[in-house]
Amino acid sequence: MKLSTKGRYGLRALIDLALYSEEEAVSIQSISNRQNISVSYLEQLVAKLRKAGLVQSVRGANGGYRLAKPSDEISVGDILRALEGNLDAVTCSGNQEHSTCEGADLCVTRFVWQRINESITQAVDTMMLSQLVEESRELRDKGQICNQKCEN
Amino acid sequence: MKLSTKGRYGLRALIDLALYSEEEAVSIQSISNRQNISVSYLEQLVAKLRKAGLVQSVRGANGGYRLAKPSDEISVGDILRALEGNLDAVTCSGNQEHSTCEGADLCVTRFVWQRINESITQAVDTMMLSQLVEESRELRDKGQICNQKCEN
DNA sequence: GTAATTCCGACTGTTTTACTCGGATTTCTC
DNA sequence: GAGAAATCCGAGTAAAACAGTCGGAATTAC
Repeated sequence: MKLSTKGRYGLRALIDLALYSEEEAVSIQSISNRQNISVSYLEQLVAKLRKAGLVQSVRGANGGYRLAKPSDEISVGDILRALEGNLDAVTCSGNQEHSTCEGADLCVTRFVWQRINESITQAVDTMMLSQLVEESRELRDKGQICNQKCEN
Repeated sequence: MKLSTKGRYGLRALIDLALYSEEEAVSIQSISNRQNISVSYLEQLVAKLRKAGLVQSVRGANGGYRLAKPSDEISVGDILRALEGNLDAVTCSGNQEHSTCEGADLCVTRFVWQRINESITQAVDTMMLSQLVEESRELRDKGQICNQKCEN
């Protein structure tokens, strides 16, 4: 029931990327320096974000990444799902037609998993990257940007 | 970000227990028969529920378990936390005083984890075992009790 | 005394996590 | 064209978590 480092680091990385990619593409190396995450691990994370269509890459020297669409069109849910896969706490196979869970709609616990899943979905899909970026910018301007010891 | 079988099986087991323990204590063997979960694994799960004060044991022959308190005083959150531990998707150490996350309240992502955690907490703590038992009873009386193929 | 039961800790195979590493490819700059 | 700075990609690996099983001790009804 825990979010892995993929989701935690990946969200930090993408906020960083959004924050610094206005003028030029942001390299993985520079994210690594600021966020204290290894270059090789970041490569993996950013690859997932790219495959999900959240960032675009610019290859070659002076290359890097930038957002593939405006930050107010990217939800935290989009980001976490790209990194972690399905966020459902329990993936009840009952949504498909002929699933293994034949009495799906009769399953009492199913009601429970659905409510949990819905509440998570609702939470992550209503938070937008733009909000986080804005908040980050405010803190940065006040000189209060989160230091490196924070690992979440 | 998934609930393990501990939480999934354990909730099913406790609903079953609540449903059948009105007259006499329910043995692990009988839960196993109805719910199709191995006796040895159930022992582990029920031990957790007992240590959390949700069920009481009756030792010896004809022994078994019953609820330690009324089913409307036991929330799904109580049950899942007993089985899975803390349900927070990210356990930000920042709640303690001198945590390793010094800039805790400045951490932008922290805001995200908090919202996710709160939404999960809200969902699980407002669902009561009594509701689930009632719903189960209705289905059972209609002869529609979930068959064994449902594994959630 | 015996059978039914809870209680308990140790053990084990499998899967997932959290990474690292080596090298191929692309592109800018000189 | 050479070299450096990047992305891109797949494979590998140690450690942890998961999903159980197993053997046996303790308790109690009959």
